[in-house]
Amino acid sequence: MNISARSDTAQGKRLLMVAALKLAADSRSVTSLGLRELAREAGLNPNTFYRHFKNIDELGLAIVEDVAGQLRQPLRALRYQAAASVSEASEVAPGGTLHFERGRRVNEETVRLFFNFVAEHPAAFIIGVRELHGASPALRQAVREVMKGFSEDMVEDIGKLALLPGIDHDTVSELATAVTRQMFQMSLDYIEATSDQREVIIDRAARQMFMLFAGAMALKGLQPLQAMISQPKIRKSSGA
Amino acid sequence: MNISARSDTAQGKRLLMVAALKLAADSRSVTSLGLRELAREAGLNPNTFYRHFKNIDELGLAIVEDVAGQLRQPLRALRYQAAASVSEASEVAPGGTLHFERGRRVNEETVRLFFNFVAEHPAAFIIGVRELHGASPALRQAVREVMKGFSEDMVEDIGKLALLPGIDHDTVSELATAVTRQMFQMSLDYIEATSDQREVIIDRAARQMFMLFAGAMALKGLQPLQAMISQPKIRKSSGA
DNA sequence: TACCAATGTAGACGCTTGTATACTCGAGGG
DNA sequence: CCCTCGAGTATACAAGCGTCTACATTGGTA
Repeated sequence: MNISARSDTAQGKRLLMVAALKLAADSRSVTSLGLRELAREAGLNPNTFYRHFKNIDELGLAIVEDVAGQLRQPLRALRYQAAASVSEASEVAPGGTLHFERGRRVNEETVRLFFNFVAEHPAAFIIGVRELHGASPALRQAVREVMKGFSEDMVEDIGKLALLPGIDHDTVSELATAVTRQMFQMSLDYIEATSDQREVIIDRAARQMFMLFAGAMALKGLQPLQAMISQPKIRKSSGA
Repeated sequence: MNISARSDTAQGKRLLMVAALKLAADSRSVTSLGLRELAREAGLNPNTFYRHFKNIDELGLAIVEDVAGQLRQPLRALRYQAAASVSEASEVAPGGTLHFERGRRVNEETVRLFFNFVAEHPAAFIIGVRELHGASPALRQAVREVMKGFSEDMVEDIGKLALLPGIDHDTVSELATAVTRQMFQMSLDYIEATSDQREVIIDRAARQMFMLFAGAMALKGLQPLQAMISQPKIRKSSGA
């Protein structure tokens, strides 16, 4: 993960942010980084820090904002990519496409793409999750805002892709918050897992998220649930 | 939260653990505490630290073990208390008790009792969640083990209280892991929330957990789900 | 009684840290 | 051409840190 190299950002500032990202990811938390430690890593004079930041917290905030800006759209794109790939597949596949099965597959595919994405940007997720529960209130708040943003994106995407038909907005919002939290948390497991374990994690995560969605449907009007139950092959009017 | 005052534990050791618990809870993470800082808070000579611990990580491990030992049984007791209170209530309440409704109420009551418990031991949960994602691998591992233990307790209790009938052991285990994680995470929200917000959090948490359980039932054999659907007043053989 | 191990204290060391003050350099505008 | 200003550097200092070695006190035990 790099820091976006905008031309209006002094290189010293950028170097410090990159150094912080690196050090924070593979050892300590951002808040506990030393100013001189940072400067050393960045190959700069300690005092250069003061040219750009008042303290470490401010550095942390800058990083969180920058990284969040870089992740936001790609994360949304994952969902549309997942939905598209499922649609294509089901055009070829035999039988009619049910909401149930489509939802399940979009969900699973999104989870898979998400973890792929995580593996490409580990530092961002490590720092995010760590600072979400970290020592600095300012950073905690910032990360919380970012995750809230991600969650709202998710609500919008769920609506546009009609993944939870018939579920009211508040419930979807609640689900999105829970899913975002859980997925971020699991992203750390994924990062430090071997590739064998990774498959298990993907599987678990997908099943878990789908349970949430299924539960929401089941507890809602219960009509959507009846629709869910009616599967392509087995079709009973009233079960045992 | 205090450290258990066992007679075989030197008082200096205990004082240091108490000091660490306090400092870690309301400011930084355990790992980033200074040895002298600790000694100052405990009113001891800095060198006393070396008499009992090799380094800060070792102190952290001792705290995690001690606190986990203190929390384990009480956390289990919450569930039995919740189940008991629901049973009593439903003996008085009119109409037959359905699995569905009983599960919902036991769940809600457990969540409520859990958060009460959290409010009584905030330091333990703050440190637990923080170190779960903290900088020290040793502490992360230790906290993970503790939570795994809590999760296994939960699986056993769910079995004994018959809260998820018909769900296979692996699925229950998976659910318990997810629920444990999510509840610990939310415990931090609860701790720093005002009492108005706390009600909302309890509500959300209970609904969220119940969605997971309901989802598990729905996705399982689907027969238990049918049983769930049949509610006391409305009863349809085949829905819309 | 004498010893020993456990516990706690005292003082000193070499290093690192954050921060303040003062200097250098290059680009852009009047 | 000079002046200014943003960006980076050099040097210095007091304070805090972890750790080392040596000493004091205690309770049990041979």
